[in-house]
Amino acid sequence: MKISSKAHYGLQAVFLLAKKQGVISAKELEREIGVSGKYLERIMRTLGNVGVVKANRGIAGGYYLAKDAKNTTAGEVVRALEDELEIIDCVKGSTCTKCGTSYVWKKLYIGINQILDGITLSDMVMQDELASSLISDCASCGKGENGECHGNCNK
Amino acid sequence: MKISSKAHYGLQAVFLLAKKQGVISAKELEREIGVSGKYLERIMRTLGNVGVVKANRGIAGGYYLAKDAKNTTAGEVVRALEDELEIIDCVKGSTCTKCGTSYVWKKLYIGINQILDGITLSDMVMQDELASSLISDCASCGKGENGECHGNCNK
DNA sequence: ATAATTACTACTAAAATGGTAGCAATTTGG
DNA sequence: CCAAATTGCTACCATTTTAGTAGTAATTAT
Repeated sequence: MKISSKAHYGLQAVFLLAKKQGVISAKELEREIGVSGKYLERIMRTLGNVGVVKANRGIAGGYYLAKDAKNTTAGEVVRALEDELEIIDCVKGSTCTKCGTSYVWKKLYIGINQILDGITLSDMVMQDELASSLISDCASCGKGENGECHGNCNK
Repeated sequence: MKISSKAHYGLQAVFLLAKKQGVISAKELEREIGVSGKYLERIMRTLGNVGVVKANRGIAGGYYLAKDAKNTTAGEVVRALEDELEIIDCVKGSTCTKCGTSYVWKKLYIGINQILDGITLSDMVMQDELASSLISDCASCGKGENGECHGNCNK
């Protein structure tokens, strides 16, 4: 029950695309995200196949959002990159009801998708701006407000 | 983003305990669930360590619910067996807010726990009885009502 | 005593994850 | 036209995780 690095990096990448509202190359993504551009390329290609991003080749090429950030959800991104968001075989196709647990997995599966489909890239950008605005000077880590760190400090 | 077999088997086991309202040995669980009793032993031990089940040793020994089925949730079981229900490091301890995606993971993490904590073993038993009562004679698979299969038939 | 059961630890095969490497195709700019 | 920069695609590989097995010790009912 872990999020894969592919989904994590992929969501980070489309977040950056939504924030910049422009084209970003794999090389730039590598700098921003801190992971191999080759790996990001493959991730972006997967996102291209499901219609989340588009790409331009050649010099000055790169990736950009295929749709408006308001119309792209975290669900689309995560489902494309997380090989099994159908958390368990029971909920694939017609639900298996043999063992008494399918009720739980079905509810969980539906809930997860609802949550992810309820968050757009615009929401993410807004939340990020909100979080940044709250962070100023934490006593122990240099961030936060009124001496209280709002998340980045692990002390 | 898959449910582990440990969580699946464990939830199935406590479901059986809740249904029977009594003691079940690993050997019996092996027959019911169809997986090695030795493996189930270890799963049940983990559930014992978190206070979900108790065990009696010796002849006629076995496992039983430590609390009433109404007071035991799927969340307790799954959290104990799913090594990382904290789906991603970002949401561990103080949330990391560096990359813009933490908003999504945090919401997802909270949502997953809410769903699982909202389902008790009693709920599962009730749902199972409900599902069974609907199943009668499906034309293609021998189950279901009015010739319509309610889940078990894959045709 | 003995048989049946759980408790605990160590080990292992198979699958999934997280990448890397290399070449082909495309595009821009000179 | 040519060179440089970029994505598209495929094959491969090391590490980690998962799913389970095996064996021994401790406990308990009869």
